[in-house]
Amino acid sequence: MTTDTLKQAAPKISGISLGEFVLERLRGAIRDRRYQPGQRIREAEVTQWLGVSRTPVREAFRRLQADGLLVLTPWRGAQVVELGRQQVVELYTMRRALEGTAAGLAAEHASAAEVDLLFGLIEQDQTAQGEPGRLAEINRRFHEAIHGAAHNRYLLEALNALDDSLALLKSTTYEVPGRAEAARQEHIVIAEAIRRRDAGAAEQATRAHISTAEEARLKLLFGDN
Amino acid sequence: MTTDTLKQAAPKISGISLGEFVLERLRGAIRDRRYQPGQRIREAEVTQWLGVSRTPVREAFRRLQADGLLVLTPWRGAQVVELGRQQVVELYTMRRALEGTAAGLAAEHASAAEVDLLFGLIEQDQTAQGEPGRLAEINRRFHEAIHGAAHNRYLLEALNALDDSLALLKSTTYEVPGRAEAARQEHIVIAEAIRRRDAGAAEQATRAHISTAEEARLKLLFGDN
DNA sequence: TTGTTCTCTATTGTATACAATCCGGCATTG
DNA sequence: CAATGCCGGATTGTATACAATAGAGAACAA
Repeated sequence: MTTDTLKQAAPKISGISLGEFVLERLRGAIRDRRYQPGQRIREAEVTQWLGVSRTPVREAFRRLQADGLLVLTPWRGAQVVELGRQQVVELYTMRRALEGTAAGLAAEHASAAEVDLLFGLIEQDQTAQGEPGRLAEINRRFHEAIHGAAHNRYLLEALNALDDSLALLKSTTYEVPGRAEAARQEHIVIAEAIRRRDAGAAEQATRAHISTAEEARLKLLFGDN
Repeated sequence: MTTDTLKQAAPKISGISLGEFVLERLRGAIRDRRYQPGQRIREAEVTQWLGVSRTPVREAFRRLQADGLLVLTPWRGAQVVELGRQQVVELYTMRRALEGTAAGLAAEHASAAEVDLLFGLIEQDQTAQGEPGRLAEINRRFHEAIHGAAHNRYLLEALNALDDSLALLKSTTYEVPGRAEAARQEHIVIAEAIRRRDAGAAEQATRAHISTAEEARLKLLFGDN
C-alpha cells in the first residue's frame, strides 16, 4: 500500500460499483470547490486521478448532469455549472417552496426525538457565535433534521439536489454581519411552530427564513441593496 | 430503407448523440406502458430493439434512474419502478407543493398570452365531456401552461420529472364519475386567481385541486373511501 | 421427497480499441 | 495585414472484448 495521494486507488473489494465510487468522489470535489464553477472536467483527468477507466467516469458524469451540477455538451464534455444571478433567484424560489413544505410536514409528522434534535441544535448554535464555519455546519444539520422529519423521500431527494446546487456558490451567508443572530431567531420560531404542530406557521416561518437568507446571499454575491 | 419496425434504425446523421436518442425512446416506452412497472429491462434487449451498442443504453439507464423511473440494482440491472400506496401519497404531496408554487408564480409572472391560453384550454375542455382521453390531454396542457407561466426552469424540470413518475400509474382519474366536471370547476377558480394576479389564492386553489385529484387517484388505485 | 451444494449460463460491470468531431494554429490569398 | 480555409492533435462518442457476479437448475445425500 503506497501513500499515493494523486492517483487514488479504486476500492477493490468494496460492494459498491466503481461508477458510484466515482460519482461520490466527483460530487465531493465539486462541493469542496476543488472543481470550480465553469471549469471543464476531462474524462482522462478523472481516469488518472481515481485509477479507473472512462466507462464509470462517464456514468458519473451523466448522474451529475441529471443533478444539475454538470453541463454536458456533445463532443465538448463536462463543465461545472456556473450560476448567474437569475439562476440563484430561481433556486431560492425552489428552496422556499421545498423547505416550506418540509417544515409543514415536519410539524405534522415529526417524532418527539426529532423535535428534541431541533432544539438541541439551536442550543449548540449559541455556543458557536463568531465562527462562520461551525455556524454554517450547525445550520446545515438543523435544516437536514427538518428534511428528515418530513418523512417524504421524494422531497428529501429534491432538497439534497438543491443543496448540492447551492454549494456551487462561494462561502456562507454567515459572513454577513448580523446574519447569524437573525438566523438563530428565525430557527427558534420555526422549531416552536413544529413543536406545537402548527403546520401553517412552520411553513410561513420557513419561507420567511429562506427569503432573508436569499437577501443575504444576493447581497454577498452581487452587492444587492 | 426497410419498413423495419422491430429493429429501429438509429439516427445516422442526427446532431443528437445516441445516448439521448435511447433515453427518449425508453422514456416514451415507459410513459406508454410498453414497459410496465416492475418489469425488468435487459441491456441486450434494448440493444437489439434500437440497433445500438450497450454503452448508450447504459447511459440512458443512469439518467432514467436519476429521474426516478428505473431502479438499478448492481449485477441485476434495471427494473421499472413500482409505486406503492405510500409512494403515491408522497408523490402527490410533492405535486401539491410544486404545482401550488407554480400557480403562485404564474399569478405573478404570467403574460397576457399565457393567461389567454389558460382560458382557451378551459373552453376546449367543455367540448370534450365524456371523452376521458381527450380530457386528460387537455388537462395535461392546462397544467403545462401554468408550469411554463411560472418562468422558473428548476421548477419546470422538477414538475416534468414528477409527471413522468405519475405516468407510471394506470389510466387517468377522469374515469372516476364526476371527476371531469369537478376538475373543470377547479381549473376555472385557478385561472381566475391567476388572471387577477392573486398569488395566494392561485396557490391555495391549486393545492385543493391536487388534493381532490389525489383522492380520486387513491380511490381508483386502491379503492380508498 | 426434500434440502443442500455445486456448476454453468445469462447478464451486468469494466476496460479498451476505434470512429467522429471540435479547436487550435498555420499557410495561403486578397 | 486581415481573412479564410485547411490540416493535425486532443477529446469525446460508440462498439466490443473481457471479468465478475447472481441465479437457476442438476446432482446428490439424507
